[in-house]
Amino acid sequence: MQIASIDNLLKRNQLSVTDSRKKILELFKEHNGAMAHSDIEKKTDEKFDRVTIYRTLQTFVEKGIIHTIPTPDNSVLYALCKDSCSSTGHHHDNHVHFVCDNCNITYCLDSVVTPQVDLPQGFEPKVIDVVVTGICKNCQV
Amino acid sequence: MQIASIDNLLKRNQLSVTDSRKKILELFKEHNGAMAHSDIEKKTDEKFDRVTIYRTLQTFVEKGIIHTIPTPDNSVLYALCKDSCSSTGHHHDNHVHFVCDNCNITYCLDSVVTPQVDLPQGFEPKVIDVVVTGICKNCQV
DNA sequence: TAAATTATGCAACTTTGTTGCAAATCTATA
DNA sequence: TATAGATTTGCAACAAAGTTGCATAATTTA
Repeated sequence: MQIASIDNLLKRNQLSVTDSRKKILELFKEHNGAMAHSDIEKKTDEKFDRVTIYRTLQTFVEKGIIHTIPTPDNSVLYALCKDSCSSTGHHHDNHVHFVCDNCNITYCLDSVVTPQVDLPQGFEPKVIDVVVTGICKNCQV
Repeated sequence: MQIASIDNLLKRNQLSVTDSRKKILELFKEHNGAMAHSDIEKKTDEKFDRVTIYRTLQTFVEKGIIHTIPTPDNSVLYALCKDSCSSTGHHHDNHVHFVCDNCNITYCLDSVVTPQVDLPQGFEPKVIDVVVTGICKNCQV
């Protein structure tokens, strides 16, 4: 993604264009997969305050630029949303996530649609999160 | 569940029968849904050390007595395993979890079988976690 | 370019989770 | 049922993760 395009993404979402936001968005664009808060801290060489990174991630989630991923080990992961994500809260409801046991990369499988789930009488579903754990295409023998 | 039955559950798993373990198991039996570490701390009136509760939960997970649930907000929840759970690591792989937006109770829907997911070429699934968020049967209007 | 708005960094704090170790409790057995 | 040996607990100390208030710095608007 071009620099201009990152600036536009921020402006489109009524966000000031700042160093930390640009850098963190760049990281998401470069990195093929989801990242934890600590990953971002390391990859930015502690150039930004921990608090700034927390607030930036929060802001991005609120705006629907990134989404959180529930993981089997309950760590918090973030990944870029595709254009289809709306900015109204839950953004991780329409695609499946895949966590590789081997390389530990978390993929957003945008092409895989969340399956239907038959719930017992009286349960009204709103959001369905699916996380698949296994071996990814790059780690097959 | 009777007291004797709780004692047996512990003995069956080669665990010493202690106050904290009995009390925590009782809580799980009484409570209709999943609990977080902090819930347990509160419900035991801080009678047991935080560390003891952490270690008890860990032990129970290892023995397959309880299992962890990945939640959309990435907090750690624990729930009792049904008899079908083996004690070999992943215990939350065969049923769907439901989190109620209203009362916040997390249900293990043992009757609902995890749906099949069609993955892209090269992705080998092992465990499929499904968490559904919505309104539960007790909170319908 | 100056005023107004917004974001950042710092300090201090809370919550959550971990580790080592001595004291207490539990289990098995004599 | 008393006791030796094993297991578990509680404490202290720490580490990691996340939050809040506020002054300063950067960005936007006009």
